[in-house]
Amino acid sequence: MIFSTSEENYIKSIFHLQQFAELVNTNALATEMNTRAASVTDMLKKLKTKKLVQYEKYQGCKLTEVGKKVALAIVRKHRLWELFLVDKLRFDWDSVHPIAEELEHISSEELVNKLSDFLGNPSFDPHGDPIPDKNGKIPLLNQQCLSDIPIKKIVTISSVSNQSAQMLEMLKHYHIVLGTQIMILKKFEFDGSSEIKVIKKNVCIISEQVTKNLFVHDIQKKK
Amino acid sequence: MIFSTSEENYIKSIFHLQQFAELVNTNALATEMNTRAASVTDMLKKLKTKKLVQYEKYQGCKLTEVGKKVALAIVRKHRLWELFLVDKLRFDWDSVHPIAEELEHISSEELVNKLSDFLGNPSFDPHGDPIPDKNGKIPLLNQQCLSDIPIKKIVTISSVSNQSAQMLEMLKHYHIVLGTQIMILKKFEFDGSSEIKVIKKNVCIISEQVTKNLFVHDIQKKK
DNA sequence: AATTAAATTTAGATTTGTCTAAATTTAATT
DNA sequence: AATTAAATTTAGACAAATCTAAATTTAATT
Ligand SMILES: [Mn+2]
Ligand SMILES: [Mn+2]
Ligand SMILES: [Mn+2]
Ligand SMILES: [Mn+2]
Repeated sequence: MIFSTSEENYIKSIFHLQQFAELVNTNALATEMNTRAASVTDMLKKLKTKKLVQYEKYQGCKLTEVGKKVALAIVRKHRLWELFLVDKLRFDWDSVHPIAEELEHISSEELVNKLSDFLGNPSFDPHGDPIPDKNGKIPLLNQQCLSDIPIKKIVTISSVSNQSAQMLEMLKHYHIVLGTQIMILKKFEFDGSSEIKVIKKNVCIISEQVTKNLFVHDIQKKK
Repeated sequence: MIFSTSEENYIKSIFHLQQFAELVNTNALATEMNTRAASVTDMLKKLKTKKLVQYEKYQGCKLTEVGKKVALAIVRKHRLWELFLVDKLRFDWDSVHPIAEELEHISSEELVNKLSDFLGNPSFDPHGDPIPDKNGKIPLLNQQCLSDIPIKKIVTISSVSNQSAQMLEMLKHYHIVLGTQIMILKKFEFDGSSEIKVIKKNVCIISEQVTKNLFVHDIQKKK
């Protein structure tokens, strides 16, 4: 089965929003897709006839098992291309998303698998997000939110949940990338900000907004 | 300026057909594009308003200077991606065309240039076709058609003008790839076929159809 | 020069994906 | 429970790209 770029983007967005709620409602999808609620309704009807989503009028939608498989295949492509762009073509990690947004719709299955081989069948993308394998299986990673880590413990940055260009730009300024080791020196109760030491680099203060969006794991865990 | 995939494919086809005639007529384009003459007419009107082609009713069309630039940029992308697929992802040279047909429409300029750097700014694609540079300049290559080469002279295969899957499959069977050195042993007047020696490999007989579609240069000329 | 054939264009439809404005349903509030 | 607000869907329109069938223009042939 072949899907249009638009259908694929909807499926991916629904998949993404399902992390936060069992049922995805029309307005949320419209916001995520940067379109209007009416357009979403039209598309949901189509995706329903193609058995990619369950959908009842006014009740929101969720992906079927088939829909989930399709979503995982697109996410796989997206993240493999992102890694290719960063590791091989030397793009910055904060500039690859929009390009991968196009590349993820190239259809050849053989291409994805050969790309994966070429990259050494990696498990994580440049933002620390897991790359589903050929069968849609996502590698587990037991990471914790930086805001839950006690002080004086050295941890490694493993992923960033807010991947806006603004966030990534700020992290770059602090010399924080995936794999960077840091230690929390002090937490300020007043505003929830933390003073951290970037190992071998600077000391700085980051806001609670930032610690809530950074995920870490214990040191010495291979990517 | 941004163009749709369809517009880009038309531009590329017109560029291709202009090699054979000053003016490209509607039916030829329809055949090349695998569509109907009526659709071509519609598109030509649009491309004209965008100043990519010169076009007068019933008179055929040709690319403007801007149109040519656009065409060369697409050809550049197509050939760079083809080389990437063969050299890096280890695709066979006879299977990359349809995939490059999709990849050539990815818009990022930075992507193309970084891809070119990654590949070592190559001048020829896996089929021996020249890759236009950033400015649309095409490297010259003084090659000759194999059918014009005298016997007993060692030459190197440099490009293949008929790139159908069937042709490429047959060449693979004869162990002929770009860079392969061959020598014509004998030409048969009866049907124009030639007996050739593939250096360090086999002796075989190839038809005139094949020799007319193979281009060669003198040995020891770097790719 | 008149006729026929071939090439090309127009007219009118269709599909996909989108939009605005209006109608409907569901949820929240008095 | 009635009213208001918010969310969602429908109706109707539009742009892009395509198609078929009919009309028109150009080229080829008698
Ligand atoms: Mn996308
Ligand atoms: Mn990512
Ligand atoms: Mn193409
Ligand atoms: Mn090629």
